[in-house]
Parts: sequence; structure tokens; C-alpha cells
Amino acid sequence: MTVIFSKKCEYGLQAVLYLAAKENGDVIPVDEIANKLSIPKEFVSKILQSLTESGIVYSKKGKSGGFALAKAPQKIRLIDIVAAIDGLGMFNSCVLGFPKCSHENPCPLHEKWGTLRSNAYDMLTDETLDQLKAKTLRKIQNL
Amino acid sequence: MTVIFSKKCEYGLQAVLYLAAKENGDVIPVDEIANKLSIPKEFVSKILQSLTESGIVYSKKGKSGGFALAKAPQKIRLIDIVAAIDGLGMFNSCVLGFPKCSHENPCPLHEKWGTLRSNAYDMLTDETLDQLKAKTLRKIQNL
DNA sequence: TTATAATCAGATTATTTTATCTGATTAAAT
DNA sequence: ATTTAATCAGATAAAATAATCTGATTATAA
Repeated sequence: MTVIFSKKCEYGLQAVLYLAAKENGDVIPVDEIANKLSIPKEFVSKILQSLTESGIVYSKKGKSGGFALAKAPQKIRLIDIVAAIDGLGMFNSCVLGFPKCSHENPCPLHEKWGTLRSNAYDMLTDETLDQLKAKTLRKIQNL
Repeated sequence: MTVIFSKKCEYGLQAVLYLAAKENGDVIPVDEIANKLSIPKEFVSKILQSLTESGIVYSKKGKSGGFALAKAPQKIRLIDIVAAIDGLGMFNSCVLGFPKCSHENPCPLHEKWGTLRSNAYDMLTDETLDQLKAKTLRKIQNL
């Protein structure tokens, strides 16, 4: 199976996009997120906990607690979430798995893949949560 | 961990590129491939066996046996190897893991990711083993 | 024809990733 | 104060992926 993001990262991105879409100051319980997005509750809970440590989301404990964004959606880029969960390894390791792949000692796909990868990186760096709010809202409606 | 190709697929691509680079009619034993590429012998052996079933490589049993390409390197595209090992799932499933992601019901990244993904697909479809021979030879020297 | 060197096939193990469970802690509301 | 509804923390289980082991089969070459 070929994969881009791990399940953990997919879920994390979905959950944070969800928080951004419903952004209005107050926190959202994990139950709602898990139900709406059909993600195992304990799993997405763990992911949001770790994103709390990364400073991307804020958590409020106790009754009527839940999660919210830790900062303005304009300041959260998709790459931040990916970096926090999966790391940025895919953006600087060899697509063919060759060791010591570099400009000096390139693999057969080094240049061509490098271009594609850098486009992907740029996209994830350009996109912030606020820019995706409308599209996320529409998607959430149709789940 | 974010991943593009599975380890199986990386190894498979490496091994087939190796066969193409050393192409001269006769078969190459798995031992040589595994040693040169630092891949566990039994593992790459299994992978090459499955690529034999897919019609991409040819295997010769018994003493002085080994593996070779099953057809001309001009006729083997990288996408064929990826399709045989990992499948083409990543090229038609949602990058964010949303269900029923489609043009009618797109995820927030549907268009932008679609473009990147389609570029990657085109690249893997354009590149054939013969085109990569020189670069592969150079890489193999420096392992 | 026998020894040898290779693939083949299937089972097993190890590791990583994904998912679940249990109980503790926290804080709001009654 | 007590109940309640939530996160938090750590252990455990399940599933998928990666790697290894064992022995059988095959075919070359002495």
C-alpha cells in the first residue's frame, strides 16, 4: 500500500480543519469531532492531545471541556500539522529509499521527484486553515 | 511517519532498476542484488518472485539461475512496478482520508492535490527503465 | 549421477502502526 | 459538597507491514 500521510496525520488534519471550520471561540468536545468525522474517539483524542503539546490546539479539561485552535487560523499552516504528527522526513529522504541520496550522489529520480516534492511542500506551506474554511464547511455538511 | 512508497515498493523499484542497469541478456542472482543494494535477501527475493508473476521480471531456477527483465527496458514504466506492488490506490483516494471525496463532493484540498498527484502519475508513467539506465549505473557505483 | 547453487513456497517472527481499554484527574453545574 | 462530563495518561490489543526461517524443488556442471 502506498501512502502519503499516516492515518494519524490524516485524522489530525481532518480534526484541525474541523476545529477551524467551527471556530467561534468555544471548545468542541472530542465526541462531536469523532462522530462527525467517523474517527475512533480515543484515537483522535490522543492525536489532539499531542497537537496540544505542539501548540497547535488548545484543550480545556473537565466538564464542558474540549478542544479549540490555539491560535488564529491564519497562523496555522497545513505543513505545521504534518510536521507535528508525521514529521518532515518525506521532504528530505529519497523516494526510492537509496541511502545518501543527495545532489552530489543522486538517485535516478532525484531531480524530477525533487521538483514534485517541493511543489507539494509549497502547497502545504501556503495553505492556512482560514483559507480552507469555506471548503471544509461544505465538506462537513456532506459527510 | 509519512511515506510515499512502501518498503516493498522501494526495494522492488531499486531491484528492477538494478536489473535494467546491468541488462545484457543473462540473469543475476538475488545474492548479488541483495548485497549491492543492502536489502534483506529473502525479502527482495519474495518481491522479485511477485514481479515475475506480474510479468515484469523473468526468473531462471536452479544453479546459475537468477532474475532478469521479462521485456525490453523501453517497455517497462515505473508506474508498472508501483502498480504491481503497491497498487494505484494513492492516485485515486483522498489525501486527507475523507470518504466519498470526488469532484462533486471535494475535500478542501481536492483540486490542488489533484494537480500535484497527477504530475506525479505522469512522471512515473513517462519514465521507462531504459531512460534511467545511465543514472542508475552511476548511483550503483557510489553505493 | 551426484553435488551444488540457485529459485520457490509456506510458515513464522518481529516491528510498526492503528485502535481500544481502564482508570485518574479536572472543572463546571447542581 | 457531590455529581457529572470532559480530558489525560498509560497500558494493552489488534492489524498491517517488514523480515526471517526452513525445507523443497529445479537445473547446471563436474
